Amino acid sequence: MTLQLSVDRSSPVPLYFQLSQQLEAAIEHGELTPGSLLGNEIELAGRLGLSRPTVRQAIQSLVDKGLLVRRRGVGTQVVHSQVKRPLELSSLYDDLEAAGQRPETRVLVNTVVPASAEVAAALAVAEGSDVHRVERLRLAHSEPVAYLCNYLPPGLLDLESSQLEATGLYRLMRAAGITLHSARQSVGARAATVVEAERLGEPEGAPLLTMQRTTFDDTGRAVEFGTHTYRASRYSFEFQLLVRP
Amino acid sequence: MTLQLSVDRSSPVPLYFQLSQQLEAAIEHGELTPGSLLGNEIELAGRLGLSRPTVRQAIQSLVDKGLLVRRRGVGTQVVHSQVKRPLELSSLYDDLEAAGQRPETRVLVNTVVPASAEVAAALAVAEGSDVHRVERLRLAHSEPVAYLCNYLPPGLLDLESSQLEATGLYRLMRAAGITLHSARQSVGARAATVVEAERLGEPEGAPLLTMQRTTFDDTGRAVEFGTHTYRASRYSFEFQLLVRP
DNA sequence: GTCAATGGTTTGTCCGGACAATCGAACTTC
DNA sequence: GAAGTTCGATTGTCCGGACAAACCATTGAC
Repeated sequence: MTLQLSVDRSSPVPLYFQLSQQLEAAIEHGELTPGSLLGNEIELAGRLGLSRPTVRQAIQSLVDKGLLVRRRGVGTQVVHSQVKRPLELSSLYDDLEAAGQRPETRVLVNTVVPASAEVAAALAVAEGSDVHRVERLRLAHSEPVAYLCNYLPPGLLDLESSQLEATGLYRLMRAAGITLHSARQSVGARAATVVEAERLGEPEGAPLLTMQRTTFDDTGRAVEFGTHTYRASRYSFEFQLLVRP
Repeated sequence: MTLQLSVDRSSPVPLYFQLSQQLEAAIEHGELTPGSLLGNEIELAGRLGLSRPTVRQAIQSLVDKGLLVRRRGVGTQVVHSQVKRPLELSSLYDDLEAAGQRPETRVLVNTVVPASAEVAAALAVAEGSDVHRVERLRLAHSEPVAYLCNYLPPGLLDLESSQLEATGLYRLMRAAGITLHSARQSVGARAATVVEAERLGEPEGAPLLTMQRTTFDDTGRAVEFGTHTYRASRYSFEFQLLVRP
């Protein structure tokens, strides 16, 4: 059976975007089965009353997402399943929420401190200048999962503890009009110190998963620097990544 | 000063690709400074004797790489440094080599075994059917860094230990005509068992960084499943990731 | 002085067409 | 029967143009 596709020209949503969303939904719902051909672009464009560049733009966005593969002389195929979502810059809060865990946050510290050398270098501010410092404990099912220590440059955001307990830091930043662009991350492991162990309810010396991250907005400004430690017994990073052709 | 750009129409290399490479090199060499405008697309197209779509395609590829940011009514800006390379599907071997370490590999096991339930599920083959099993120890500066255990479906690749000691697994796969497409990864941490500790030269109970990965080619076929353990004292994952707009 | 309207600049979207490069299969030849 | 050849199908690249949408600075009104 041929797929039911249509676009609404009176909508402000770009035509290529309407099409790519419909195709993505069709793949998600199994109406386009893995390995099946998509039909050639010219015919598809004609059927929808669109031009080929518009159809190509829609298809290209799904190729970039890893859902489709194009082959010259063959056609465009749906990738054989397994592909879910590529790695995104997501907050732990969103991850836990998406996984059906009910995340909780306890704000331990929310204050302004002078920047240490490390923090100053990461945020590109003068050493000793004021920066926000937020320490949080993240729980799932009322059990500690991670200890999060974050630094933010001043003047970016009003951080209220009540908001921090209700949602994740990234959501607050986005809501404040900051457009996140990229992040540098370092993931490692180490043995828990006495203090860390106690905070997370682990024995001393237990393996911890650690992450350091600096996040930049689209002007290249560092907007956040964080040092996180996760209970290795309760958390691991799961992600999917694509090969850039 | 205006940037020196030119394209060679007699070259088989696509024009947009020639342009994007020159722009990327200019950014890399600091000829295009962070924050600077790129000049509007129409003028740039005219200067190079190209059409605007071609120039846009070149710019778009750099936007996708996170090197440029476009703003309607403003122009296209070079992102304020800090951006190096986004996360790629790279092998540990390449990572170490790029970091100037001289990686070494010792092949501990290279054989065919019946697939366990876990391996069979990951590779989508029948439990108990034959799969390749490769165990390697990866060293840098003659010190163990990681223990790598990989499984491959049969018939894909002839794995010779001598080749495995000379280069990384991914390079061998690419050289065999396999086009890697995506991978699912899980990164965690745990305490070393006695066997693991001895293999890596760590004390028992030392924190290890662990990674499990299944890699798929562009037909969606699983082509590799691996379980890796890294010495946390000597290795951590460093990467950069972009926010998809 | 502050706020709103205006206009120019730049990217975003979309069109229709043209030719080249590549793939796979059918066909031919030895 | 096997190997090389041709041919149709499909995506890749590129062009030139048109209008819309968003941003910024200037101007104007109160």
